Amino acid sequence: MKDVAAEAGVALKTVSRVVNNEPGVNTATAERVRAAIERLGYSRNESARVLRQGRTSSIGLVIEDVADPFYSGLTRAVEEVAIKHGSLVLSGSSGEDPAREKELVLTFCARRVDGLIVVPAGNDHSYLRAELDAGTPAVFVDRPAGPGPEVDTVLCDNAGGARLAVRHLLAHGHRRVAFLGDSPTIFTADERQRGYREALGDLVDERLVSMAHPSPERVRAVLDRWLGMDDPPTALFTGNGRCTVTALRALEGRRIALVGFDDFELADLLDPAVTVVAQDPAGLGRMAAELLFRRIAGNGGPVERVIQPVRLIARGSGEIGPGGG
Amino acid sequence: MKDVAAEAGVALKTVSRVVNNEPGVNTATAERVRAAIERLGYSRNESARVLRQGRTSSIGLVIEDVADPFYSGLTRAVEEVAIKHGSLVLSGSSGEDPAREKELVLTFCARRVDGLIVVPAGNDHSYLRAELDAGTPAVFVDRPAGPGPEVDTVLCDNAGGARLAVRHLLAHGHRRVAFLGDSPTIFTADERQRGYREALGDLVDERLVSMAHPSPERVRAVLDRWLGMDDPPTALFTGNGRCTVTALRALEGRRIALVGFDDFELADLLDPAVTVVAQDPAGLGRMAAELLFRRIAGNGGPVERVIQPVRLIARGSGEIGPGGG
DNA sequence: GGGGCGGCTGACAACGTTGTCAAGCAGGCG
DNA sequence: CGCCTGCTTGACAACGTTGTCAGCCGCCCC
Repeated sequence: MKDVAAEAGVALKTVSRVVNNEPGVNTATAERVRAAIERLGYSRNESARVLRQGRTSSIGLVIEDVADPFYSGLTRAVEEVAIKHGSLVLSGSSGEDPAREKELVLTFCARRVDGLIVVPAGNDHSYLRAELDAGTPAVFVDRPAGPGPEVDTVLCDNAGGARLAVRHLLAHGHRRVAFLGDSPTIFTADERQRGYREALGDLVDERLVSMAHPSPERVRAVLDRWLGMDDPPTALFTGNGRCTVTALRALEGRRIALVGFDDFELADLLDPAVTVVAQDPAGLGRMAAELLFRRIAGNGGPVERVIQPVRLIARGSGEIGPGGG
Repeated sequence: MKDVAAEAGVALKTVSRVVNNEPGVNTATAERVRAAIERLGYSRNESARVLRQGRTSSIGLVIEDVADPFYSGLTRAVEEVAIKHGSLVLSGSSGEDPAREKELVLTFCARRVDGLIVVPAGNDHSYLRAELDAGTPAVFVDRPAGPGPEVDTVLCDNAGGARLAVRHLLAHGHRRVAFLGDSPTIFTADERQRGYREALGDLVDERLVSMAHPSPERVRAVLDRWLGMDDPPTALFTGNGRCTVTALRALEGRRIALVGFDDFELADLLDPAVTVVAQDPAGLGRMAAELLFRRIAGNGGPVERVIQPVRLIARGSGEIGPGGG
């Protein structure tokens, strides 16, 4: 900028004014400055600007894994909203590791992001206290924060969706519905289990509830056990996209009613097409980002907790009867 | 940092030394400083550090769309490598819009990223010249840069993969193989078309080549036209994941041999399971990131162009004969 | 005792920008 | 003519950090 000023024969400050489109610069002068900028290929150093102004125009996004379509859809939506607000997105995948989550958040904070959107991996967010007090707003999405800090949260109706799924199966005549969920330490998995139990009531059979990380081996073993029982389940409710897909592979065509939580691409092309409870990852991301930018803009209202609705999409697999027909 | 210095009763510079683990600080002093840091909840302002040192420890990643599994896989791999090098990733989706690509790149440059990884949307990258000259290295991935700047590039073997696919179909007795590709302005689409033509030679029938953005309507129309011909194609080669999936939907179960470029989740569960030419998005991302960090570290060797191999995965749809059997 | 050396500490400038304040200048008006 | 006003411009400090250099102190060796 110094060089530009020299080139154009004006003061530093005048260049600054031109670069920032501040009013009160003579048109001819501004033109001369712009020409100099062009000639020298100058571009403003954002770090210095940030240092001076304290605003980075960037937000941090911590998710579980960008490569998971659920989170990549969410990420894209956050990006869109950020662009609209002139912000950039710094993102990182925690891989379900609380230590890595914390590390990412603190790294983002050291870079003075204007705000944070976090899909928490861990359950202890006391480390956020200092940052929140320092005025960096945060929004939690998909899962709530651990006890302690009060922050805005955007969730989907996990328990309600699970009830929807199970009631759908009950309505089709099933009485023995198994639940294959992810590890119960994950909030969403636990909530869906809760909804499952609520809807099923007395019909719950503990032998038909399995919750752990859905590795292909484990899922295969569980399904084999269930289907080999004297009174096998006639329907299956899978607790997330990964569980659903892994179960479909492990079933190897064995015909059983199935409803999965989370929609996924090609669910409609499988045979039978897969009935799902669909949530809207982009909607979650959009909502979280909009909440965050409202906070950044200075909205000091009470902490918000948004629950997004889910909907059941009947495609075939959930409409199979207990007899397999 | 000033406050910490006051709290600990030392000079600013000493705090800086402690924060950076520089040698030559008395253990007792360092401990006092660390205690003060803890008490005040201090965290270093990275912007100031960047301003002083010129290194941001962050790289910029411009892709087409994070929500596309191909690019999200690539993104995740870039992230992993960046972490290993202590860097953060700033990312943005261009949405196949050259103007947006340029905007993202220039925004990243203004933030003084240490380097860039770009999946180009446009064909004119003259705007990069200034940044490259200024010493910001760039690596292009998936598609090469437009004429002008010489930059490292990581591609997959598009034409070779297409030849592989077509030869596979020829080997199964097909003589009329149609090509459904994305817009020929997209480098990868054009290369795959080239491979298709090379492998098919005299058997190419221009009526069986269709290239444009694969909207469901268009794909449906094209397929209806082809399958209604007097001498319809007996096999279909689709030019990318989006084309394959859209074609599968539009086929609505009509049985025809099919090989698709790009692997996709659940390809193995469809009926018939889909034969594909698979590339490795994570491998592309990893390679590009490693190349970039070598440049950032000062590698001044000649411009590199890496071509990654692809492989054919036979699953069923590509092994259907001309008669449909 | 004096000189030199090594370990530790601090003062100060600099990075590139922007906010504050004041100055220069022309024109209108009393 | 002198004053006021509004437009344009510039000088300077400040943001928080780090590199440079100098200073202080205690110790060893001649």
